Amino acid sequence: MSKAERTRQLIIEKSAHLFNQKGYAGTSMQDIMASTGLTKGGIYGHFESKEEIALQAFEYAAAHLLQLLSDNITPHTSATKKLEAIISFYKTYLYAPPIQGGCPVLNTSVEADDTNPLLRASVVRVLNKLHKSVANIVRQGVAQGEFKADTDAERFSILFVSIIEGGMMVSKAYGEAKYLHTGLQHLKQLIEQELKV
Amino acid sequence: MSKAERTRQLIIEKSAHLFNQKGYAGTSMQDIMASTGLTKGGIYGHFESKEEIALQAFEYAAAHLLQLLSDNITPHTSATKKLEAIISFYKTYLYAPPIQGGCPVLNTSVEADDTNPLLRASVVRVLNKLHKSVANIVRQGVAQGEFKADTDAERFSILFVSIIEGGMMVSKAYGEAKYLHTGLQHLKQLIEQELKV
DNA sequence: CCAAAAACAAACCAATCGGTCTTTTTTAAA
DNA sequence: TTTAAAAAAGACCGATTGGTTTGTTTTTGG
Repeated sequence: MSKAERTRQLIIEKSAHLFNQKGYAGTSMQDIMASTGLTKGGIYGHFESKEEIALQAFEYAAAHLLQLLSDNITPHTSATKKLEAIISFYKTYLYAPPIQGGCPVLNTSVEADDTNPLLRASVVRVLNKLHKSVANIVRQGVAQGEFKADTDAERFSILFVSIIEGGMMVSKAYGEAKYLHTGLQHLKQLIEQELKV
Repeated sequence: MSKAERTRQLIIEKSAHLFNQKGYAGTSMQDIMASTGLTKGGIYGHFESKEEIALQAFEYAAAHLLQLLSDNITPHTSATKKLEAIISFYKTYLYAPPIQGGCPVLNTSVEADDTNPLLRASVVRVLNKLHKSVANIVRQGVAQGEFKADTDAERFSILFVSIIEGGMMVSKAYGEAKYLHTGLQHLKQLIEQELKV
């Protein structure tokens, strides 16, 4: 890894935490300079604009999140266990978020949906991956006779993602995990009552 | 209503739409000047800071939202009908949001939770009202024998709010109402299967 | 209708914004 | 170890930021 690549990665990682906490408009180049220990010359040698940094930072944060999810899912073969792995991953999310500031998909989506088409497009791509990841597990569960044959995988994955993101928002507002936990518990119940044969 | 009160209200209402679309950090005094047709002198005669405007704008938006919800709820006597009135209110939310930019609670919460304690506190107060409003309907339904006696009103109201906010976020990201609609449909199902005697 | 008060416009302020450019320092291949 | 190239520092840029101040206009109660 060259010096340039290392520095570029440092900027992306530090910025990811800043943008996720303070938002795109709320994060200044001064913040990024302070956080990376670099000056403007050092930063703008690697990126051509603040927006490019934000875009890369979000994609890094999202990729990191998806990787962690994947790490928690792959050890299991049962579809139920896989879904439960996602649920238990989010149980500790608020206490130890992989990227400080909560869920980058939630944060970036809310800020970008009316203001930043590029960032919004990136959010949509990540949401698609998230949905597909859950829907594929459900379809796998159906295929191996674990879940009911008439299960609507798309519908379930929409509920899955919505409940987690909604619970995340409420819990972050209150500063208490119990709201997210209620949603997660409901998802477990949904698996038992709606999915399982 | 005095001239001052009218102007103050104009600033609050115009700003509410701006902040709800572009966020606190993303909205400048220039934006508010352009939207109200006033100059800085005119605006700062009524408010002492941008933050005070944002606070008042959010509280106006939230009060407006709660009022609309109340208007939709009160005509009904049955608890089921009241909950369904909330659900159908949100069905058209994305096409005709009372405040442009989506749900002010969602938007403000996500931006303020890590950056603005005053605004966050205001969000929490509104969320409490929202939860109480739903929980009270559920408790009323239990009291009049419409819902099961062992219903957990708190838990249901948490799910209710989380699913709506989560669905709102996903739908706004995609620019398609179907994600929110899936959540709303699930809530209807929950009323039938978990609440009703 | 008039005068005091309130509301507003417009010029002004220092500070900060995102971004550029030149110079110095560091890296890395020969 | 030398040297060319790459990386980073730091001064600099115009524009914009939130906010103030000083006049001028408008409202409003007597």
